Amino acid sequence: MPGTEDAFYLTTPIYYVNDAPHIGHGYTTVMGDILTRWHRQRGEQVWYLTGTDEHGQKVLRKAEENGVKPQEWVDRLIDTEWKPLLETLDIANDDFIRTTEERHLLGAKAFWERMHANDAVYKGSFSGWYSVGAEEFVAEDDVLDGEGEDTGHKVSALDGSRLEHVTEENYFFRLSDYQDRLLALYEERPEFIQPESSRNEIIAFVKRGLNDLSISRSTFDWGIQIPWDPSHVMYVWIEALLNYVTAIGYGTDQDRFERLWPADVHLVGKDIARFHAVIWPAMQMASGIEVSHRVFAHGWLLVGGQKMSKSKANGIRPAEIVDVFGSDAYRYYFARALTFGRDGSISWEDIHARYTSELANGLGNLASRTAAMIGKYFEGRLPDAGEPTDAETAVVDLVADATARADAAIEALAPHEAVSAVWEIVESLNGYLAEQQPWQVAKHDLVRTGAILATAAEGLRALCVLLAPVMPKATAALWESLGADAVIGPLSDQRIADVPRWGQLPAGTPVTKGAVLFPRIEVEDA
RNA sequence: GGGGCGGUAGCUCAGUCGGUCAGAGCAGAGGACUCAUAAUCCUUGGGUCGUGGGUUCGAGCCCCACCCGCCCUACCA
Repeated sequence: MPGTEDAFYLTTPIYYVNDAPHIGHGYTTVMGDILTRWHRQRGEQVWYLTGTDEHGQKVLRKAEENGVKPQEWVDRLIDTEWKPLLETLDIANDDFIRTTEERHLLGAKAFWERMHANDAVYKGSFSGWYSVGAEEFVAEDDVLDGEGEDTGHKVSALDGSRLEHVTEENYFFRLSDYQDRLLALYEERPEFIQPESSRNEIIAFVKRGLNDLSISRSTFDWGIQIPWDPSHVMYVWIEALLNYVTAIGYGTDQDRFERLWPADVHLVGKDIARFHAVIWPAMQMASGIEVSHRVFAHGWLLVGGQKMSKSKANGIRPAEIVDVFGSDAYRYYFARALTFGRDGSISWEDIHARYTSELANGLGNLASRTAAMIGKYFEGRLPDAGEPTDAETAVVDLVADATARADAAIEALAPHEAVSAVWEIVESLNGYLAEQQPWQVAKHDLVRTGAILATAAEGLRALCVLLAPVMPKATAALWESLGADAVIGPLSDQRIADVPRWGQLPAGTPVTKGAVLFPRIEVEDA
């Protein structure tokens, strides 16, 4: 396992500040958070990076429209849109990189110097159809023959504006040189780009041949200057990808960089898989650093249901969901209801249905009934577990097995499978209680009643640890109600590997009922 | 045009190497129970596995063709 000795380093894409945060951003960020929290719970060193991409012509233009300097504009968006998103979703990122930060500027320049020194960059000319109105180049596919008063000219299919054929001097990246090395990379390390569907597309794309990439712009200046030619700024994509190295010290803190690099996982949406699985590794090769381990492309969120179907997925703000169901339910839902790496349907109705049946009636009620009985029959003191019968052994075995399967699923970047495995514990504990009927046994055998409830409490202890990465708030509350902190320490110190070890909560531990974990939610129109 | 991924019970989806693979959850129906958030537990699904062929002793699972949906086919991010 090359490079993972030091720290598990996972990144999200850096989000383009101009966008409004939507559930797609939320999805990526939450999944990254779940994966990294799980790795921390394993006791590993972890580095979880997210951030924002703030340069480019579009940002500049938007700032001008709003009558402010671009820096002022992006600062405002960070404060009002992007930082709050992390709060809303309860994200425990270790760092947040902004491409307007000094460390990124310095690191990006250093990286370019390196590519230049290695002769991966050259000056050439780029020509294409330029829309003066939109101030940008229009792709060949969007160039149409003009009609009416535009007859004889080319026009943009995007906005109908007249186009001029423009040639400009740009710096180019020798992407074409890397075709063979990239194909070799995909071949030798099949896990480099996942899932399989993305890998297939990427390979097909590269096999068709790669062209050199125009990577600088000289028509505007909101960007990072090319170190040896300040009349050009870096093309935003080429600059943005560098955040993955500049954030951990490339060009500014070499020791730190070497500790964290290479990245273990770049989480991306499948729309930008190509940048991460083709251009980015080629750039890494060009600069001489080790290539990242994995790029994982997740799928699209297909929005169904009544309310949401009226707007597109990217019109839904995470806060709309969190305000009603809470951040834990949001995180749980996206992790559980979708197969990571594939497109999947979501709907308001489905969120509500799963919230009710799985969180409120499943986990929430399990915690509630267990604590209530310990309160009722044992005055809130955890009873003695006694000698296990077959029923208890079955529970213990399932916990061990589910833990192992969940851990393997996380390793395979299949968090949905991990949650599913853990949920078997919730279901089996509710079944265990129904079969053992501690409320009946209590009428004649309090020792046995205690053993049953102690087993349920241990099961909840296990669930707290396993679900902490997914639902940090609810598990913290449950941990509190189990009185676990005082006897076995903070939830964050519990290790996945120790989950199956039974009997950690000693008899006598005060167990309190606590607030309802997932109150039922009535939804009128929604 | 080329390529990718899908099309499995009302809904959302599992189905690893072809042989209990025709499944799970939810919804619906019936029953049990009462500790609990009127929660829980048990029972209950007969769907031509998109269509038509083919390979095989045997195919959602392999091959071919076709139909439908989404996506990729580079330089706005």
